[in-house]
Amino acid sequence: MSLKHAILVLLEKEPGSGYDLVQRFNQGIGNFWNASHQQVYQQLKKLHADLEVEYDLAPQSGKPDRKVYRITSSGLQELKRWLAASNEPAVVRDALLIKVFAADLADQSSLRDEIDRHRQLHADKLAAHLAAEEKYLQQPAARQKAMRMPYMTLRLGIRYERQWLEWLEEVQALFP
Amino acid sequence: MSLKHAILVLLEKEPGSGYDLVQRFNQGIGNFWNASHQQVYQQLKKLHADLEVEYDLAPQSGKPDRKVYRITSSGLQELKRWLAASNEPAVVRDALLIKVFAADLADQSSLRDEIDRHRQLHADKLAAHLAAEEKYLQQPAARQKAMRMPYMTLRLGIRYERQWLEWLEEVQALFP
DNA sequence: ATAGCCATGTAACCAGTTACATGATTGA
DNA sequence: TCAATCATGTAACTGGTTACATGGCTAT
Repeated sequence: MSLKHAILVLLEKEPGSGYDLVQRFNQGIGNFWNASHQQVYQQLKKLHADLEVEYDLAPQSGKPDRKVYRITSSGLQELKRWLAASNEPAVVRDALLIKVFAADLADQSSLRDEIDRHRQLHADKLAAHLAAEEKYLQQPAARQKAMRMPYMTLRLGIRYERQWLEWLEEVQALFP
Repeated sequence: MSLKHAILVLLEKEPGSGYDLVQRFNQGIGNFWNASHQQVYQQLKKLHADLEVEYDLAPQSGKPDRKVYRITSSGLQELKRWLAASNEPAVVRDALLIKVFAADLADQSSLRDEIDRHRQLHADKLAAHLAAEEKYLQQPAARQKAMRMPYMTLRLGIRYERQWLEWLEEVQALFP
């Protein structure tokens, strides 16, 4: 039930089309919440029906018209209500953990490969996060201060990837 | 699509009823995959229809009969196939991150409380994991060796909770 | 008394994924 | 010529949550 609120947050920061939102989900905010274009368009439709967003049509030639959405006052009210409510932490559900748990049943070399593939994926993501951090840290102090809380979500992403990476290395070292 | 495989793994280790499986999901394996009783019963029904599990009725007095499920050879085959396939890492989707990202819009004191509440939840879970680790480490070497890979999933749980805890403390320290 | 455990399930709903669909423009 | 980017959407399905339903036994 939070994709809705993630979209409202993004639109509050800056109006945009469904397409724009998908781009933004694939950047900064995407490391802790992401969504496919199908899901975004469906949510926007619902949000519009609930009067929590509205849009202007921006006609284009040769392409479908852009619908540039912005948050309404009732959308902002709903967002603030949600921000003040409480949510339970997400539960971890990663298929690789089932495989490691049942390592004795698995074909050893495919599991080894799968672990290594994940190690690589997490290493790549960590590198990308560190590059983004570098970029943030090179901005002037005032700008840094303004973006401090969004930066903190990147910090979590860095910790998260690092922890997976270290763990996967630990597993590789012990793997039979 | 992995609850099915988590159940097959558990049944391969030891046959049991839906109720038993729910208990097991709330223990060891539950820190990286969990499921409500409703979901477990529904999955068992499907697995039974697909001939991947079978059961014996254990009649009881005053209670509904227990259906004691075990994995079939075709279930084991399917499990092995899945273990050899590859899966993408899970994406992080935690509502608290949206709230921190949009901290400027939120009511400051409720957000502060929510962050503190999460800190407490993660601290509790970490403590529980560390106690489970202690218990594991007190077992004889042979038993430890046999349970090494399941133990590794606990190690991830420990890392995971510790990382959240440290991050939440970092956020608290910086919070306006 | 009343809460908690044992033991099963169904139904409705919401969230997220996969597949399908269209079509112009731009750069390699 | 082929892939990528821009730009929108619908439909079907799967996975997960919430609500509803039953009922005996045991310990405080």
